[in-house]
Amino acid sequence: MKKYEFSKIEKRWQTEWKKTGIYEPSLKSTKTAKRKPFYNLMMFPYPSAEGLHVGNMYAFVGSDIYGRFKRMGGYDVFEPIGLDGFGIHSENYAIKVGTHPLKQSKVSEKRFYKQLEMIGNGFAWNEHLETYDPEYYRWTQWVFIAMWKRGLAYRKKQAVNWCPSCKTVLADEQVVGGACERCSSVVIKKELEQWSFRITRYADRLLKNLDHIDWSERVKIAQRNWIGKSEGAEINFKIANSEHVLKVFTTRPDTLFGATYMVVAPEHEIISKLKSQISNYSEVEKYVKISKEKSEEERVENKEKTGIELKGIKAINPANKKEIPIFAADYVLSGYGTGAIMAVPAHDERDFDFAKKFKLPIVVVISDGKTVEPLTEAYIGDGELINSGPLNGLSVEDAKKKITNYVGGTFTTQFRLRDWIVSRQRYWSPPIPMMYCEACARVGKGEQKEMPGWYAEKEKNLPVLLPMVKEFRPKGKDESPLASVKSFYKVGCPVCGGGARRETDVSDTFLDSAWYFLRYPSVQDRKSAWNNEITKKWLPVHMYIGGAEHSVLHLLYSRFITMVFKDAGLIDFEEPFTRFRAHGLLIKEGAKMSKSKGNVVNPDEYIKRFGADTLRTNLMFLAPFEQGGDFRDAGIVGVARFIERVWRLGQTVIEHKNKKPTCERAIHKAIKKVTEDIESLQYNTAISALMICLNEIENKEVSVAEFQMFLQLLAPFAPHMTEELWFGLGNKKSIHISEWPVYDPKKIVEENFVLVVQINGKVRATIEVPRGISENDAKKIAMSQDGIKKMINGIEIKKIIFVPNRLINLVI
RNA sequence: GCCCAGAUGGCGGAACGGUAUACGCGCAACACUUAAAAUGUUGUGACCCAACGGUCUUGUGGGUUCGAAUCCCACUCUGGGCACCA
Repeated sequence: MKKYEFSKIEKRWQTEWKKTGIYEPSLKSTKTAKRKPFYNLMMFPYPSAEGLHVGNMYAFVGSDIYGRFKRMGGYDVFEPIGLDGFGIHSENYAIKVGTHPLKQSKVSEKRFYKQLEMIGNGFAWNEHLETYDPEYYRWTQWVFIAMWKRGLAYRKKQAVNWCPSCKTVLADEQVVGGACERCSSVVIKKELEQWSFRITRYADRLLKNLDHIDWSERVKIAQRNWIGKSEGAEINFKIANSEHVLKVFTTRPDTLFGATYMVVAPEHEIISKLKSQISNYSEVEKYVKISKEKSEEERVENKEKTGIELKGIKAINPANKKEIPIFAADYVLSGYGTGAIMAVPAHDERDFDFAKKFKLPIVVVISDGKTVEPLTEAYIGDGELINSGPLNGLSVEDAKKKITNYVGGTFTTQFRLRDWIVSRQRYWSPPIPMMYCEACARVGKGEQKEMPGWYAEKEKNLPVLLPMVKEFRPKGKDESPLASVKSFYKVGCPVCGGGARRETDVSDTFLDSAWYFLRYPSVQDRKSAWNNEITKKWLPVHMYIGGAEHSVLHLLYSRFITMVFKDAGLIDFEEPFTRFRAHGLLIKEGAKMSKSKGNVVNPDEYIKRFGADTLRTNLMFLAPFEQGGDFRDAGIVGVARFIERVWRLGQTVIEHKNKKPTCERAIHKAIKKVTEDIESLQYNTAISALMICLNEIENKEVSVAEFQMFLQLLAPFAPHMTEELWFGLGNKKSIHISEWPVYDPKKIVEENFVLVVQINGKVRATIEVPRGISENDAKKIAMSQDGIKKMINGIEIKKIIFVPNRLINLVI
C-alpha cells in the first residue's frame, strides 16, 4: 500500500495546477456562456508582520473552500490575491526592523505569496496586485482626481484627529475610543488643512441600501450605527437685543417649553461674533482655549460637565418668549448638528447633569402621570405634554409636529457620519496628485472656484511617483517627509507656467483598498483603471469574505467609492459586494493573536508536520466559520487520522476497482448535507458529515463511482490528497474542475424509522417500524410494549399526539 | 448607558418545537506487539441500583405547549460594536 506522503503530494499538485492554470478564469471572452462567472473575493492582507499567522490562514482557507465549491458547481471562478502593502502599517514595520519600506515590501511579498501558495488555495496568480506597485497606485491617484473632478474632494482647515506617535492625521473611523487604532496612543485635536472626501453626501444612500444587500447582519448594524441617522427639527432662537439668531438641532422639539437654557460648543462662531456684548469674554476665551486643547479622550473621560455662561447675552425661547441664559460647554460638539443645543434638563440626561451643577431651573413638560418632582434623574420616556401652554395634553409625536410649525422650525435629518479625511503626513503611500500655484490663487484662477490655485495632475502624467527618500521617517512637523524633497514638490504650474508646489501629503491606505476589487479582473489592462467589458462580466463581486473589524472602514469606503463611480456613469452597479460574510476570529487562549502578545501560531510548522490538507480541514472543523474559535492543536490528530483513513481507503479502492454500488444511501446523504452546509458556510458540520460517511463506507467495499463522489465532496477541504487519489483512479482531468455530485432523494429514504413512544412528553420506548406507519398501527405497536403496558395499566388515555415518521405521545 | 451575538459533557462543538450531548479530542478496557508507538474494537453526561431499571441535566428564575437547548418575560455572566451625536 502506498504511503501518504503529503509534502510530496502537495508540492507536486501546487506546481501542476499552476502549469495547467485550472484556477485561471477566462476573464475576457464574453462568449463563453458555458460557465457563469463567479467573483469570489477575500480581503487581501497587509503584509506588516513577519508573515501570515494561522488566523489569517483560517480566513483564506474558508474563502477558498467556497470558491472551490462554486468552481465544481459549474462556475468560472475568479479568486484573486494581492497585497495591501502600502500604508502606515507596512511603513511602521519597516521602521521596526530597520529597513526601507521599498526594500521590505519585496521581502514581505515573497514570504506572503509563498505561504499563500503552501496552503493550497485556488488563486488566479496571474492577476495578483500590490497597492505599492506604480502600475496600481497610478490608478489610485486617478481615483483621487475623479473624486476631485466631481467636487467630492476638498481641502479645508479643520480640527482633526492627530496621532502624536504615528505623527499623522487620522480619519474618524481610525480613532477607537479616543485612541489611535494602530498604536493606541491618545489622539489629540489639531487645526490643519486636510483633504477630505464628501462621504456625508452619500449618507442616506449608504444607509438605505443596507436594507437590500445580502450581508452579515452584524456588519450592517455596525454601519447603521456609524452612519447614525437622526430625524429632528432645526429651530431658531433669537438673541435678545440683537439681530443674531442661534440655530439648534433637536430630536425633541416637543420639549421646547422645557428649554431653560442654551449651550454652544466652545468652537461656535457666536462667541467671537458677539465678543463685545459678552461681559466675561476673557474668562470665556480661557475656557475655549482649554477645551480645544483637550483630547477626545479627556473630554469623554471627564463625565463631570464643565462650562461657562456667556454673560451679557440672553436667548429667547420661541415657545414661551422667556429669556434664557447661554453657556459654552464642551459636552456640545461643534461637528454635529449646528454646534448649539437647546437644553431641556428635565428630559435629557446630559442637560440634567449640567443644570444640577450650575443650579439651573428644571421644568417638566412630559409626564407619564407618575412624575414626582423634584426629579432625581431626567425622564426620557414617552408621555403627555404638560406645562406647555397650547400643547398641553398632546402626545409627544403630535407635539413635535405642531410646535415645530408654530415656531417656524424646519424638519431635518442629521447624520453622525463625518467626511473622510484622506491626507496623511507619512511616506509610504501614494502621493496626492494635486498641485498648488500661488500666483493663480491670487488672481482667482484654478480648476475649482472654491479652491483657487489648485490643479490636478494630468492623467497622462500619472503616476506621480513616490520618490525614493532615505529619511522617510515621520518628523512630526505636521507634514510628510516629502515636504523636504525639493525635487519632488517643485513643479511648474500647468496653467500660468510659473512655479507651483506639489501637494506633499500622501493618501490614506484605505483609499488603496477602497477600489481594488475593481482592478483585479483588469490588472492586465494598462490603459485604464478597469476595462469596461471585463467589469461588466465580473462585477459586482459575488461573494466577499473578510473580517468584521472592517465594518465601518474598508467596507463603508468601498461602498461610497462604488456609488460615486455609478453616478459618474463609469460602472453600472452601486453596491460592490453582492454577498458579504464576516468570518469569525481565530483566537489563542482567549486572546486575539498578535505579535505583541506573543501568542501567534505559525501555520508553517503545522503544514510541515501534518500537511496543508490536514491543517485546512482542521481549521474548518474547529468551529463554525462565521463564529470563529480558539485554536488548539489538541484536535488536529483527529483530522489527521480522518485524512489518513481516506487515503488508505483510496488505496483499497484503486486496487479492487469494485463496480457494484454498496453505499448509495450513505453517499447520497453526505452529498445532500455537505452541499447545503458549504453553501451556508457551515464547514464544521460538512466535515462531520464526511466523517460519518467514511465511518459507514470504510468496511463495505465501496465502489469506484461512490468513492469518487466522496472525494469530490472532500476536495474543497483537502484539495491535494483528493486530487492524488482522483488521478490514481484513472481520471485525466483535475477533480477541481469536475462536476459537483447531485444527490438522488430516492436513495436517501430509509425503509424503517425509529418510532419514539412518549408518555406525557417523556420518552418511554423506541421501536423500529416501517416508514409511513399509520397513527392507528403506531398506537397498537406502542401499546403492545411491555413497559408502556405497565405504565398505562388501565389509566384512561386523554389524548394522542402523532407526528408521522417520528413519534407518538400518549397523554394520560 | 445603548445596540448586537453568545452561554450545551472533562474539552472543541451537533441538534426543522419532537430520542439532547451527532462528529472529533481526551479518557478507560481489550486486540495486535517481546515491548512501545501506530492502528483497530468496545465503552464513556451526572446520580441511585447487585441487576432490571429509575431520577436529574442545555447559565438562573418564571411562562406558553401534549412536548422547550430551541418560543415569550425577567435576571446573571462572557465576547463584540457604539458612546456627552442633542
